[in-house]
Amino acid sequence: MEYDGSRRCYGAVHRRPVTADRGAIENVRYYENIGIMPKPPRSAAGHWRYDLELLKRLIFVKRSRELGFTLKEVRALPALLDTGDYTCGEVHTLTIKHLHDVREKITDLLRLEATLAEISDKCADGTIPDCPVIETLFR
Amino acid sequence: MEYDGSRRCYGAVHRRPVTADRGAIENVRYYENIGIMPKPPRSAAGHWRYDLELLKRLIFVKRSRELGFTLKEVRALPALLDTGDYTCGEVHTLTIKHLHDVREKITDLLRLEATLAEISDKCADGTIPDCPVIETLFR
DNA sequence: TCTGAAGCCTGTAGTTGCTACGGGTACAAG
DNA sequence: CTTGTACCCGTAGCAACTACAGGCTTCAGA
Repeated sequence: MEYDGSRRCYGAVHRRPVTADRGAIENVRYYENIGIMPKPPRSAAGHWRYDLELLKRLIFVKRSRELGFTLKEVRALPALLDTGDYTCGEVHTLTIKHLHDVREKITDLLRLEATLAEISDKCADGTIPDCPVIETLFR
Repeated sequence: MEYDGSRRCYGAVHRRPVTADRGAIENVRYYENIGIMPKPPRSAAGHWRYDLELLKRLIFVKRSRELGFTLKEVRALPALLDTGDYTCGEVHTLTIKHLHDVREKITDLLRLEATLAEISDKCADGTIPDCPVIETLFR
């Protein structure tokens, strides 16, 4: 596979050998820049040093995003906690509201699914001259 | 209510009396700018003159967007038609792929819904000191 | 110990699909 | 003819990332 003594084969093809999870790193840096994550202490050379505390916080952010909370909400959640004497009422309200949104989105998508399934069934074999999909889109 | 002879009262408050569907207009202009819609002929003063042809095309775009096709796909659909001897096979393929995406999204959201419902149930009355929602987000 | 590839840092620009704003012109009803 | 509304244009902003350029650091293998 080698065609260049001075470089590895794949080195010549992908000039920037992409780091395994470069995207993930850039994502975390983004969180730091917008203040979602605090900037961690740094090594002498400027490399971030994450400790357990920060890691937990990152998991919190990631998990919240997975559950569909916006970054704005993610920002608000710890703030609610920091008030001290909270009873999780606000958190609950937020969650309920969010659940409601999710359910609405599901309803929309189910309707969408039905429509798509219907129109794609109409030309299942792809041999009909007038395309039912396109027909539908004009209505 | 008048405090300025030269202006109507509400004119001073809402300086720009918002046009009913300005957003819609701006949306169409956006489509024109990015080439999704062709720029229609104009009146002497520069106002757009939409004819039936353009209107049909706009409906097509809007409907496609409603069905969740990306603008890139919307751009591709008429191109497939313009090849002339199509059998709607490509359109069908695109639709199927899209249907698949929609179904995946529904699955995700249903899972999400279950999780949200579960954690919000845990603190339904909002009086528990340790917030189950927050607990969950840390895991 | 040296070397070089892999990995990380910073800052900026691009992505998608709009939406909002400012500043200006056109037009139609009264 | 005035005045309120509609529409024009260009640009900037939104969410939430993602990609890239250019340069420095690290560390495993020779």
